Amino acid sequence: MELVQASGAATLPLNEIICGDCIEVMRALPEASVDLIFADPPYNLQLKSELHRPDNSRVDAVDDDWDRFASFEDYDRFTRDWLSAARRILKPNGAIWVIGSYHNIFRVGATLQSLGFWILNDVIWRKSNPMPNFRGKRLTNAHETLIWASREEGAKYTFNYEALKALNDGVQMRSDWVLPICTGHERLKGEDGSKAHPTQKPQALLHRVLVATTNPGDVVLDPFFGTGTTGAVAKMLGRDFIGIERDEGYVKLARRRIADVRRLDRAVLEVSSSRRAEPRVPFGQLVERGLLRPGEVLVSVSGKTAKVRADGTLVAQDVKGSIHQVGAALEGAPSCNGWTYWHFRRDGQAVPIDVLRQQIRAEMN
Amino acid sequence: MELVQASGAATLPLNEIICGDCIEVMRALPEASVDLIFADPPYNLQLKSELHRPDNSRVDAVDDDWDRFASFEDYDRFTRDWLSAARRILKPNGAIWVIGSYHNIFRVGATLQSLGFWILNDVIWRKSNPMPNFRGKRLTNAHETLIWASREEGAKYTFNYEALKALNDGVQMRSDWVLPICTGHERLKGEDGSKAHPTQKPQALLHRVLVATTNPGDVVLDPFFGTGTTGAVAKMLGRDFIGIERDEGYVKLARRRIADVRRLDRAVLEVSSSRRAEPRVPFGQLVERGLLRPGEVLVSVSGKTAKVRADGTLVAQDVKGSIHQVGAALEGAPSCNGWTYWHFRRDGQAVPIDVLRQQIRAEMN
DNA sequence: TACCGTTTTGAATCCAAGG
DNA sequence: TCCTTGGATTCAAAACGGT
Repeated sequence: MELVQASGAATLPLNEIICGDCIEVMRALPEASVDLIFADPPYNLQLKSELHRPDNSRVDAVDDDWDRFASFEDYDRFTRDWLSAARRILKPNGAIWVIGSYHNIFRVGATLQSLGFWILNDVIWRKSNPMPNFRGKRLTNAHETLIWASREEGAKYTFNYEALKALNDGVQMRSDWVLPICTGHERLKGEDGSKAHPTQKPQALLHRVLVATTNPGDVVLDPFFGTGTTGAVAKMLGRDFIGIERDEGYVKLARRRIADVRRLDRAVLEVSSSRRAEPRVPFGQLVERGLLRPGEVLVSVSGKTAKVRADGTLVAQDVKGSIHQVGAALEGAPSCNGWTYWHFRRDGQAVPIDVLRQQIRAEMN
Repeated sequence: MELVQASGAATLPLNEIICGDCIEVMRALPEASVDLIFADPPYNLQLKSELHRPDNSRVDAVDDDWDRFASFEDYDRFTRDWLSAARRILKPNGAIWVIGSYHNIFRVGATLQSLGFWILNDVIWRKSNPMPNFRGKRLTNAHETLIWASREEGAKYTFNYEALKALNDGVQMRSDWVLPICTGHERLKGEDGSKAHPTQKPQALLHRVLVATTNPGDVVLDPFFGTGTTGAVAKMLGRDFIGIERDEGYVKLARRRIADVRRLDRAVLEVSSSRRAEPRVPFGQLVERGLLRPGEVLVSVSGKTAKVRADGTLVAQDVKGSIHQVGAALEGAPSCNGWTYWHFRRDGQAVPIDVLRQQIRAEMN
């Protein structure tokens, strides 16, 4: 790692993963240099014993060393240290996201406030497919909490209101986000087929965070990088990233993963900035959930084409906007139902995008 | 208020509203006397206008961080004080609920943990009809957070799992609850038609809290009683309540409100309970009563067999012991429910031995 | 291939009574 | 208080395997 230029001023290791303790590494970075920090710190779960499912299979719990703290005081000290270091390297108008569960999020939130961060929202990630409570002793722990905070009160933080509104089908985005947990092909596996990292976050979550609170070209730092979800999504969305991770194995995995990610075109990354008519269904969720990729080409029965953008709008030759607007423009029609008008290609077939909407609706009940 | 009996022991002012400061009032109540506390504390952190240190000396607004920290300290002290007083009057197996928003809930949660309370769940009240964000500068704040905690780790808290499962269409209740905010007839109005209390909670929220974590006859205390939603729902559900409220106007309003509430019949208040609550029937009774004969062969679904012995133990090839022990050993499992594992033969059919237990329980009524 | 039933799994502070 | 033992307890989604 080379952080010091000839001039003596420290410089930024953009789009790199630094292996080391995040507090030390952040202290070596230049102050006021980062636009956004996304942090997924250890939760301090304090698990006491093994847990079995009703079918007697064992639950693979988070029992890693990095999640063990001797006491709340220890955890508070750790939290104060890394948050202080994070605050120093944030630009004045920068912001931070921290995700956690009830085990740690209250301590994180209180420390954020005490250090002078200004909480903008707490956001609930409602899991559509959480792990149930096997013993029937509590409520299903079906959510995690994210805190979004600016560096200080009164700062001019970035918030792409219209883009999030577009992602949410034309109505303003709420503080509760329904997203599935990270499974399937997206979940990185070790050589033995087991999960590579115990707490990998879904890309859809980072997608929404980065579209909401950064612009293309911004620098996003993740001090608990893990297998690099933040970096992968940042690269895809045309943001620069800095990853810090203590475990060398995770670093290697993340480097390979991010190398395979393709940066999206600039035109695709542009997000809505003007008020538009309100579509009826959140097409943007198809993009967030990866059912459609930003940059993917949709076709109509009449042969017109358009590209999907990161915020769930479309761009064709001369038009951009919602699926309905672009369809109407291309047909010279007063209106158009984009859900039946647009198709995507799968296995040589043109399939209406409405199929994907139905799929999401089925998942959400 | 009369809290002291002739004997000198303090007694409980059941189904009364006490007008006064909740910390003082709780300190005057007998310790370990309350089953549940529901609290909706104020979160007026007064960050912008608060220009006074804890000792009331004025702060020149030079060091913003220090000023902010000072006022958080004030709020933390207040939180510690009322939570400590609350903890003292809780029964050992009692529990507490606190509701709040991102302004205060992190400080409340951290203090709860530091005082020794043991968090069981954080619950998200997802508002189906939240107030929109008018300025478009943040996400719609569409939820509030509740924390459910037992008095200490390892305590035997009350949780009516089956009742909540029934409330949720037969699948276990999750940590996110979708409920509308309090409006319409339920919302208390002043004489001029304006809302009587700024933060009146919906009865549905209290209904779910009380059904989940209390039983009929339990004592529920609310230290920030307001217009008495907790008392109204408690009375309706056949729980006793104690309300503490500083504002005399709210106290009067709450008294009138609760007087109009009708207590539900006992039969209606019964909720579904789990099998765990049913009387224990030793397997040996099946043999004693002749429902199974010594020497009879039991079979499992997986095809294992074992013989019943006269003392109510089983013997298989290499193992002998209880129905559970032998089942676990044969399956190589850490545990096994012998009641559902083992079957006996009747008319060519394999019938679970649990059927015989249910038969005995029915006779016992 | 397509379909259908089975198996696996996910940041979890996950038992209670009796001796 | 510790130790033993009885016996109660799961939802959604994706992967997997067989026809």
